[in-house]
Amino acid sequence: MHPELSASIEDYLEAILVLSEAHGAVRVTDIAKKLDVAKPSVTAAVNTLKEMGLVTQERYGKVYLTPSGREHAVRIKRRHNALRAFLTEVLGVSEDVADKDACLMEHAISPETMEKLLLFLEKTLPSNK
Amino acid sequence: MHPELSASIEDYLEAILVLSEAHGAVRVTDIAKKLDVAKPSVTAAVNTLKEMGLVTQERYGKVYLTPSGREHAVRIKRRHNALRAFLTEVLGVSEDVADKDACLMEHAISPETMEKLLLFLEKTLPSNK
DNA sequence: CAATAATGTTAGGCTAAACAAACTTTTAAG
DNA sequence: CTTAAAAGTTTGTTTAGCCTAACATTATTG
Repeated sequence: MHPELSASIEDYLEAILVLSEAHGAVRVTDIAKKLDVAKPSVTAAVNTLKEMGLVTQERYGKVYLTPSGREHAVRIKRRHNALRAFLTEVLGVSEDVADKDACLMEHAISPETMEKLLLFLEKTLPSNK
Repeated sequence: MHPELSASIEDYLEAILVLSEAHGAVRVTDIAKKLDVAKPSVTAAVNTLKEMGLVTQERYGKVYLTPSGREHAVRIKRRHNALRAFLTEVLGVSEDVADKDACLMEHAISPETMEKLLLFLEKTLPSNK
C-alpha cells in the first residue's frame, strides 16, 4: 500500500515543508538551492512526489504539500528535530555537525526508537515542552 | 585521496570482519547470506574492495581483510556497537530493532558525534569498560 | 577418479538518483 | 508590447547497487 519513502524523497519532502513555512509557496529553484542539487533533480523528485499524492504543482508553477504530504513531512521533521536536539543538547555536538548528522540519521530511525528517543528527551530536557 | 566508503561498501566490510572473527576465512556465500543479497552482488562489492586495497581474494577463493581494510572495518564496527549500546541500554530499544537501526545509522555519524557519543556512554554506563 | 553438488563469476538488465545541455514557459524591464 | 532574464522541463548520460540466468571452477563423495 505505502511504497515506503526513500531517504532522498524524504529529504525533498522535508525541504518543501521547511520552505513552505518560510515562504508560503515553494519554488523548484529554492528546493534545489536548499538541497544543493540541480534543478532537473528537483523536477524529477517533485514528479515522484506528485505520483505519490504528496504534493501538487501547476505546470511550470509552485509546489504545494497535500494534506497527506504535510503529515509525512511533519513526521520526518519531528525525527530530524529530535535527533538534532539529542545531538546538541545531550551530547554537546556542534550545531552544524548535529544538523548534518541528524539529516542523515533521520531516515534510519524506526518508530520504536523514535518513541524511546522522545521519552528520553522529555525526561532529560524537561525545558523543551 | 580517500574516495570515502559508501554505506553499502561499509556494510560489506563490516560483515567480512564479523565473519572472519567467527570463521577465520570468509566465503562469498556467507557474506551474501549475512547481508541478504545475491552472490553476484558480493562479487561486485568484493571487487570494489579489492581495488581499494581493503581485501584480498584468490580467484574463486576466500576473502581476507588487508591491514588497512581491518582498520576501516574495526572503526565501522565500533560505531555500530556504540550506537547499539546507546539504543538498547540508554533508550531501552529492543535488541533486534536496535541492531537494525544501528546498522542504518552507523554510516551517517560524523567523527565529532561519534566521539561525543562514546564519552556519553562512558559517563552513563561505566560498567562497560 | 568420475559425477555431482556447492561455490564463485560473468553477462545482461533494471532502478534510483544525480548531472549538463538544450529547450519551453513565465516574469520582469524597458 | 517586446524582449531579455529567470524559472522550469526534457533529453540523454552516468554511476551505484541490486537482480537472474548462465557459465566456470572447486569440492565432495560414491
